[in-house]
Amino acid sequence: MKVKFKIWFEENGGVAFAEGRRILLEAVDRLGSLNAAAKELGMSYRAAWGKIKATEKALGIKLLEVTTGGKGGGGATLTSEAEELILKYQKYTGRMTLLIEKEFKRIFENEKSQ
Amino acid sequence: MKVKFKIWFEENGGVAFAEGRRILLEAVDRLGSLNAAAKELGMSYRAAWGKIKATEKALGIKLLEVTTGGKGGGGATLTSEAEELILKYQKYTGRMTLLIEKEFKRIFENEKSQ
DNA sequence: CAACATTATGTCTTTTAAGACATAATGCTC
DNA sequence: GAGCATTATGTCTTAAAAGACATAATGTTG
Repeated sequence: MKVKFKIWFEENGGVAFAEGRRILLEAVDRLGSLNAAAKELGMSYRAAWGKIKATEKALGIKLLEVTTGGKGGGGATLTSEAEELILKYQKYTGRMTLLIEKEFKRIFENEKSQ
Repeated sequence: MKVKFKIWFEENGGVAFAEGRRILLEAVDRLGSLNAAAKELGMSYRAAWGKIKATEKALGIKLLEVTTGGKGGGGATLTSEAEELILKYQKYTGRMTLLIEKEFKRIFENEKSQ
């Protein structure tokens, strides 16, 4: 038996942020373009863009600084709010992952200490 | 912003146990019948029975001791394995809930200590 | 000013999960 | 043995989520 979990943030009912969006933002940061990030992750541009917009709307912050036209057609970079969000999210979920798995072992796999 | 989470157990790919099944088992325990439990929870008997069977198959244990016929038509009670599972599950998820919410506040709502 | 690679967005389709419907089987009670 | 309230199970339908398709807009570069 294995434990699985999912942690996400909500703001007035809608999903605001979770793992998939973190991965997407990190790819944008690395590649400088939402289109390139979507390609790398094997998802459609439409889907990637939709997730970004949903988070921006839910949290009321801007995640991407975008340009269109010009050399390369344009691109996107993370705002400082996006960077801060990723950083905190990473720290938080990292710690939770450790705790969730440690306590699971303690209660479900170590018969003597339950 | 609020944190939400879901914790469940898996065994060879399939969902083995989670909150909905815990609630269902507790209702069976209280009411002495899977049918009555399903009614109380507003779900169809078919759905309730399917969840029980899925867990039994995934974990390889028997959850319900059932009888058919007789006065009242029959009924169901929890096996000791089911009772133990519920107990451990409660203990585990209770602790995790506290930690997940406490750490969330610490990192996302207390600006000075992040 | 045409080409280009991107962002932007509405809508349609597909996939998946959840639930509903229908029907059989059980076995005590009267 | 008819009635009853339950368990047992296959199949069909519906709802929700995810993804695909199509098309417009932008603005620099050559």
